Amino acid sequence: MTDKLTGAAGRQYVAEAIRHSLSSGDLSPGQRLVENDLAESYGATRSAVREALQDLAAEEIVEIVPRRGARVRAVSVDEAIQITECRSALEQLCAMKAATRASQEQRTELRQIGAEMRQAVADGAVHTYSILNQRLHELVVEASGQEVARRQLDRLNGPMVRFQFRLALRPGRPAQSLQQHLAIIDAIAGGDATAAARAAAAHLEDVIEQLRSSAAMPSTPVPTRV
Amino acid sequence: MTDKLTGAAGRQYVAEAIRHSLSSGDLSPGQRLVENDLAESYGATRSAVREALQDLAAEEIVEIVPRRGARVRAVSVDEAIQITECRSALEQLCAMKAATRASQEQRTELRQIGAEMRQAVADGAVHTYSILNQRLHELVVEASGQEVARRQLDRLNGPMVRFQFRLALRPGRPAQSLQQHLAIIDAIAGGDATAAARAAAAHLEDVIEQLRSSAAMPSTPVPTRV
DNA sequence: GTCAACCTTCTTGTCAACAATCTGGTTGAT
DNA sequence: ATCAACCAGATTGTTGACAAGAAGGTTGAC
Repeated sequence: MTDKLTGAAGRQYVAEAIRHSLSSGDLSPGQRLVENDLAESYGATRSAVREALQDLAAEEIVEIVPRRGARVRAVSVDEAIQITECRSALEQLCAMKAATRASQEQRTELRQIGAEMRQAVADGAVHTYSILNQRLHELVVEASGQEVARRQLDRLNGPMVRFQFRLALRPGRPAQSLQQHLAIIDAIAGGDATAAARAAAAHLEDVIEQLRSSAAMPSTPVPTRV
Repeated sequence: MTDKLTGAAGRQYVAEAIRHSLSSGDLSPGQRLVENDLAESYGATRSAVREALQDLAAEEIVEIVPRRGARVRAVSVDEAIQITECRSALEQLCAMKAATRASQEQRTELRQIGAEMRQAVADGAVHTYSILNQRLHELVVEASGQEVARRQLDRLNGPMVRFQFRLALRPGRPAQSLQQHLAIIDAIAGGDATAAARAAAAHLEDVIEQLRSSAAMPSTPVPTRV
């Protein structure tokens, strides 16, 4: 058990560990990621760490500059907005396709999620709502059959963890987005493609609005060093 | 000069060389890429080749399966269509933004490209047209200021080289797409965002149509081995 | 003739030592 | 006090040898 994690296993493990440290706030943007340190603290070899960092760089979570090592990539509010704009474009596509292509089971599950979301908001269960939110977006993409879009969206979400974190905690946010989510669900489950696209667009337009207003009041003081 | 290409330099060089071999048809989908062979034929070290393959895998041009090596990824017509659908979503976004954000110089260059495209079609200059086409799409994205979308589009285009090749050579194709390109140019240069989005959507809808009909008659017999 | 177990060969994965480079601080001159 | 050159420590990059695993062919039993 004290064995060093080697290659393939270590690579995945280290990447996952770093992703987790990042989303839980243990790592801040701009922070250096020294290969030796990571290797030691995760009990992996340096090769494994190196490859994990390459993977994370491909996901744009980490930035590698030659001969100077890797650091956590800082995402500006402006970039977060651009990312959300792209998400909007792709999710509109998926919502549209899902409205025409979703199976009966998928439509049922959508409505089910809608009901549970309503309940979660009523109960003030923020975390539950967040999980349902994630499942909803996932299910829409799945029902659309757009494998390519799914990959693109995954890549877009990588660098956003930090922001999602900040937005979800705003008081009153779940109640606000609930209506939008229910609109998306209704449109897709009802098979109305254009309404689905419109609903998805409206939802993400609102997220962008939230991001804009968060530019003024950075709830988390971000210790970015150059 | 007979030195082996090492790391950073070799990595880029080898990746570029493979990309080129692929677009020129020297490599067919499904073909195995053996690290040693590549290293020898490009005069690079195996490490450099390995890293280059990782990069290409991130671009989804190549597929790496653990312990079995890398092979050229085969893109099905269905996937090509999905890719184009995503491109459509993102390019609509860019066209829209470009219509409102483009500088005066960019609008002028757009019109210039339009004029040259018209000329190229009149002259039957297929290759010139193809270059202009590329420059047009590039300029639209540039004018949109959507750096994130640009990266996404680059990634989408990676695996498409093979198909672009097949479609561009169809007789009458340039004349057909000319009108669509001119419509995009007019809308953006004229600052009409919704018209720009519509024009981009129409263009890519047509590309999808072309892909669909190419499913029936594969002009290039693709020697895919499992 | 067919099939399964084996064995050889080819290929990828791993590692640890070594080399090259960068960073930050120290020294000495002006 | 300021600045440049320099030096030491830290960190990344590279290499070649070795280990582990897969693919395909061969042998032998039935």
